Amino acid sequence: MDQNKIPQATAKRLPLYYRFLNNLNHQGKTRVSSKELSEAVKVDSATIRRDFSYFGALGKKGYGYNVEYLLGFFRKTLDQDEVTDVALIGVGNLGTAFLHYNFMKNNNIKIQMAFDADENKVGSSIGGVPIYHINDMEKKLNGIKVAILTIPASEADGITDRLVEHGIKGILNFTPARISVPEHIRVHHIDLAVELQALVYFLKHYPLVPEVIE
Amino acid sequence: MDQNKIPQATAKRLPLYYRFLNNLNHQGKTRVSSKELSEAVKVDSATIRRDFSYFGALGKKGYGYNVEYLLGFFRKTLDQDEVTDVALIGVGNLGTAFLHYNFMKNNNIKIQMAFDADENKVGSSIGGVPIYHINDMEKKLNGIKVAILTIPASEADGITDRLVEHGIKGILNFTPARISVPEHIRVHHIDLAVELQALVYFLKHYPLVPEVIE
DNA sequence: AAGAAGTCGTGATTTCCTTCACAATTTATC
DNA sequence: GATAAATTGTGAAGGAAATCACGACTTCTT
Repeated sequence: MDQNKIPQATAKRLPLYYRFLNNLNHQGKTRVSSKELSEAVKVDSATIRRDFSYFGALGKKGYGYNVEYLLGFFRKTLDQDEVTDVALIGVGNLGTAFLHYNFMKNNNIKIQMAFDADENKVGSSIGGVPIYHINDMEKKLNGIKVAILTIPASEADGITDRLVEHGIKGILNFTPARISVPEHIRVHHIDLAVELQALVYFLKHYPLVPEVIE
Repeated sequence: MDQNKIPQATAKRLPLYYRFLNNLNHQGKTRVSSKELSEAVKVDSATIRRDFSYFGALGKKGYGYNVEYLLGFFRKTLDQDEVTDVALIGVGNLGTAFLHYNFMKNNNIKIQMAFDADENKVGSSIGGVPIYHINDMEKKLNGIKVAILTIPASEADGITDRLVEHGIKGILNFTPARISVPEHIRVHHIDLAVELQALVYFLKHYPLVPEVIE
């Protein structure tokens, strides 16, 4: 797999590029330069060219990039041709926000099911996603490899263990808990309080620094 | 301001350390080593020691760190003695999740007000935070320097311009739009679809890589 | 009181990522 | 068709962050 050579920082920008290329395509634009793209996604144009270059020479000197070609290329690269199924654990406000989000449009990701402990929610569906009882998780999960964790921190460890036991491969963790998993399982943490506090910290201690931090 | 020397990567971990130290303190622990902390927050112990060392010699060789002392130190460093007021724009599911989150406990951040265009929400309050009409934003904002953007992407540019005009300093943007601001304003983007897709990408292309990515 | 174990703080190294800067090439203009 | 303008792809340089590795010191054990 030669894509092992792609820097992680680049990989994290790919979905962003993909979405903006999609927008351009819908607008009927057929060509785009790294400079234009840079203004749209707020990433330095040299970085964009470098990112693209990991996949080969995708552009043409003096011309830029062909939108349709680039899109097609990324669709393959990002495995957009194959739907990825995801489960959501915890149908609170944050979980509900996810259920309303249409990940199919740009991402080819589908939340297939959700779980909650609240009997009032179990049996209903939100955004077309059925909600099952958390006790039935193992019965229903069946082959799903990715989970979004939007549960209270106190539940994180228990649920994580069950997911790991069941053979989950990746977890997007919105819990403040730093969960423990075997090393073959990938966890991305998104900690809303940390993000907010980090922003506040930067404002106070790094005034007037122009860069946008991811 | 000598804290200009603190690496941004370190600054982003400070809130995390702070919260775990708080937990330890509540549990009655008086002492902690970088190794223990490392296991709890999933950050290499050398990195933790390096992070702390930017603030001086906070620990004792052969002993570790005194929890209470460290906490007190970070409280000052993170400006935890002074409440930071924040406004939330957009009371959808994601916004509501924020309103229920108690940022006072660990972060000394307070969402003072929220705005929405939905007349049904205006006038009510969630989690003790009053909801005003988005049209009244300028009238109410009054001195607030930080905003959380949880609105539809289509509204992002317009609202951002108004916030900038009003003198906002920092924006936590949950919108997929990459908003444009003057360079003295700090924007942190958190793009849920990008995060999810990046996780999926890593799972497919970087199998069995143990590190936890932030 | 001596030796063993534990732990920090940090110089040095390594890894990863970004940015510069420019030759090569294509496209646009007149 | 010749000249000017635009733009890529990339070697090289620069920068930021993570990690190694160990001397120095503290605490624990007997």
